[in-house]
Amino acid sequence: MERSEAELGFEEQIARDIEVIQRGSEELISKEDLYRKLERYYLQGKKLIVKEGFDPSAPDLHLGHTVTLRKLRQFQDLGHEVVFLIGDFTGMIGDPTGKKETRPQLTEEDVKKNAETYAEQVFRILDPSRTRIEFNSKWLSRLTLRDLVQLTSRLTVARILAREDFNKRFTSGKPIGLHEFLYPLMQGYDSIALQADVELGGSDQLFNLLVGRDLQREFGQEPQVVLTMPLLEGIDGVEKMSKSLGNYIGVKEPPFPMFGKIMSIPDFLIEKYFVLLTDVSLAEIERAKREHNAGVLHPKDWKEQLAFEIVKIYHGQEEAKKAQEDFEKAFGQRGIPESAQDLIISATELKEGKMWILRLLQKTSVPQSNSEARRLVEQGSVYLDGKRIQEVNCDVPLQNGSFLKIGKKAFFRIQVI
RNA sequence: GGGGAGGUACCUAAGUGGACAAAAGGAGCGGACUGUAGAUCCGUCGGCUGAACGCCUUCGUAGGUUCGAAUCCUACCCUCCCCA
Repeated sequence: MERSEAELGFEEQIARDIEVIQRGSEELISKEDLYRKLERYYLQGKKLIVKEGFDPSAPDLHLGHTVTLRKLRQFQDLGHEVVFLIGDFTGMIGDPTGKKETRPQLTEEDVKKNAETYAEQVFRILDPSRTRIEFNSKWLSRLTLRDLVQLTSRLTVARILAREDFNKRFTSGKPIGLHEFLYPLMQGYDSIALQADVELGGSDQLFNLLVGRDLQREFGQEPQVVLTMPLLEGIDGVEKMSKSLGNYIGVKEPPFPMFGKIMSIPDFLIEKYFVLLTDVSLAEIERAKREHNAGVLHPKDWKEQLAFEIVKIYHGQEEAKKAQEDFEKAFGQRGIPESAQDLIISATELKEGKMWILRLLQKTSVPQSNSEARRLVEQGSVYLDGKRIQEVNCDVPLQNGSFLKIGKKAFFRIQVI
């Protein structure tokens, strides 16, 4: 990212920066504002304050979160300061964005605990030396009712009801709590408190971000630049990636399952994932896409490249390579993956070296109940040492290194001790 | 505050005294086919018991009527709509 200032005119630098910032983005409001701010950075050395708020109710980061986090990182690499804002105060309300129902309110304690787990994860992506972590209770809890009334007068009911998610709930007769209307205002107030130059968010955040712009203007500040990123669909290819929908890929996941999950995304998402989640250049992505469309590059191979690139970011080149080889072994050759999870069975649990198949399945905690375990067996998804076990009433011999496969995705290597 | 409608499983939604663990669709899960993709087909889809059509829990909550309740009664909680 080092650039020789002497060689490039600052106009040219700004143009390049904007190009980086715009990669994969959805809306940039406005480019002119951004230009002006960057100009000030290069001429006067005033770093941009780039803000993104995070809801502390979901402390497990997944690739969906990383879309904007990576963008923040890009700002950092361009020299700017990032404020990672934990919405501990707003978290007690719950962002109504995109919600079909009122969210349960979190307790103060929940929020604090979640926020901590959050913070330790983001530095897989952000540069700690250019990151400031803030909690919005710092200023929001001090607002008086008078301040609140003043803030609420800036926004009309019609305008807030025009928002798609509220509108849907309203017209379909779903409840909307009055407090939920406050959310965009508080988020906007955050921008004032932080004097944000840029606020980032998913495209569903557009409304909230724009309110921030308005409020800043009202309070005599230069309005923030609003940058939205597309929402990332989860592995089902339909819904936004989220933990509660179970269609997510966590950044903390080990290489092999991470690789596997990426391989299971629908083909049409490959390009989007490349753009939003990897460092592969746009030119290269474009080229691969052409090859793919021409039928030269098989979608599976392309997707393997994708999986490799992403796993590399979180686990390094070596691990990524291993995961790929393992994947080939497990699915290409239907063999035993190296990274099968160890399942420890104590010898005392065995009767004459055998164990009831359902007990064994319970041990893996893959099935949620015994009935489910039974179903899995009856439906023929259980293999022990390559042999399908379809009889429920069956004791299976176990020894060190026995290999258990449940369904397509769960692999266990058994250790008897 | 007045009037009306309604709360059924993960979601949508049928069911108004027994045959209801509860129709149908979707999601999920599993199998076949594949590339752990998509499409398609089949199966499954509350739980417990080494499993029988046995038991337990579930139709907003708590009681009641009844041999028997998702269904009837009472109270309460919650939501939506109209009026004020």
